[in-house]
Amino acid sequence: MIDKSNAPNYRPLYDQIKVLLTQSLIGGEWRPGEMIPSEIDLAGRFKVSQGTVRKAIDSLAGENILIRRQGKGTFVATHNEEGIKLRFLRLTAANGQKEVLQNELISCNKSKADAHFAKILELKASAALIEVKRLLTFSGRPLIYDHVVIPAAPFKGLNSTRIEENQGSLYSMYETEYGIRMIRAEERLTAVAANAEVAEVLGLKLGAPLLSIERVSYTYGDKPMEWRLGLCLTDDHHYMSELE
Amino acid sequence: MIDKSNAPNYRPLYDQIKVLLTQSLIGGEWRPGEMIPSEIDLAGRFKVSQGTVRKAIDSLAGENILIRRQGKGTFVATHNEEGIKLRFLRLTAANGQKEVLQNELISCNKSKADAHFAKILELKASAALIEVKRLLTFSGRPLIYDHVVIPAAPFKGLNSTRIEENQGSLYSMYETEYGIRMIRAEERLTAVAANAEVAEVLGLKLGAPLLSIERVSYTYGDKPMEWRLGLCLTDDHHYMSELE
DNA sequence: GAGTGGTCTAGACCACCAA
DNA sequence: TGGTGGTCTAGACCACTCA
Repeated sequence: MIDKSNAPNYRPLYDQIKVLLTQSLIGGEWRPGEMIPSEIDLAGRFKVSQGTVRKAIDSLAGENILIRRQGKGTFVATHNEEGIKLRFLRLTAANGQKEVLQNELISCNKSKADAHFAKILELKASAALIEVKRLLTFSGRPLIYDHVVIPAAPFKGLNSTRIEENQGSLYSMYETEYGIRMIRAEERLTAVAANAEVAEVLGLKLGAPLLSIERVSYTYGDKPMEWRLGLCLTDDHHYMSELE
Repeated sequence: MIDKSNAPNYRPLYDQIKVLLTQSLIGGEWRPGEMIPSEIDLAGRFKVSQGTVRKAIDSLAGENILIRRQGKGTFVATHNEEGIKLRFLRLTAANGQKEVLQNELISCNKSKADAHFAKILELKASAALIEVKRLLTFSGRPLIYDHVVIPAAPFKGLNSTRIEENQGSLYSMYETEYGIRMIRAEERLTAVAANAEVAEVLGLKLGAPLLSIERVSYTYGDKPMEWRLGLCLTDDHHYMSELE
């Protein structure tokens, strides 16, 4: 069960515990928002000391996969809770003002993966996809034209009605309705000129500079589950990036 | 010296140790690249257990301020070492290819802080500044027009000759020549249209979309020490951002 | 082999929260 | 008041590096 030997493929105990915890998360033993067993309970289950469990949990908490609350317990993180909503949205107003965000659904269609999307989402060619297009409005001004692509299989029954029931918060919906939680994303940013379609939707001149944000989101086990392209007007907004 | 009481302003011991370590770094007791005393030595010095020192160092290592090397010791991080050079540069080629980066110095002038820069760099109005402009070339192609502004006082004697002696690596020069290490930076990204000056330098049409990267870099104690604006051509490069 | 960081344990005690 | 996470300690042993 647990390997304490010093074999060549040596891994620290807390790392093995981390894997076991992750497997329980993948298996759905603890769903987003739920509390996991206490450190002492887990130590008993895995036959290690509390300190070792602690280190495994520390690591998962550092990756925002678990959240510790002193006096209460340790919980599976979620995109639902107050203050952590829109955790992946790095766009903020130039004046730092708080904003009201609105979603306007443009379309929600089925399609088939071409070679490009098959590779990005690690699917078979011609696998079924769902494509969502929408317009994000900040304090009444249309600012982002969003194009989302996800594999159809894990998101059975997802349609425009369902999106609107969830008020357009896709990550919350993924968790609540499908138990799929995105834990990490990679974004590639470039500057592009607005084409006719986008210029129309955002009310811009053809060729106006837009910030293009291409995002791939990953769920447990680093499995890519969503591709997204946002074209953003950055006249009075900017993308914040912290370097350490 | 060390406060173990449970006063209302309670701070964990390891946090206090962290502050003491940071002060030694600010004071120059250990310079960039040097090894700091072993955990056991530090535990003796601060009269705490090794585990507590360990936790303080873990935290500083997590912020890339210190670097641990098993079997060797713990070192003050630097922008100089192989593999960590250009740690703040998030721009990569679309095809993932490794690139040769070159600097071409355009100008290096003295100026005075207006209200805007005085605020950003936390200086008195009309404080002396140094402004550097340069062109960064990737594998022979001009890609970034860079404008750097730093306070003149801490960087006495910095001029174009000195920059060229350091092969244009500003962060290395800050450390080597002035003992100033940047530990953190904030970047604000927007898409802009090329103006006449930049279009000329980068060989673009007027109005071509460029990625604008505005960066403020901070040294120990979160003191802002450098402002920088990079205008980047993103035809075959992109800015990588990891979200967790 | 000596010295460094890295892991693991067991136990004591503190801070926080809810009932 | 009891349960949770958070801190701190002391000590044993492991893994890595270098002379």
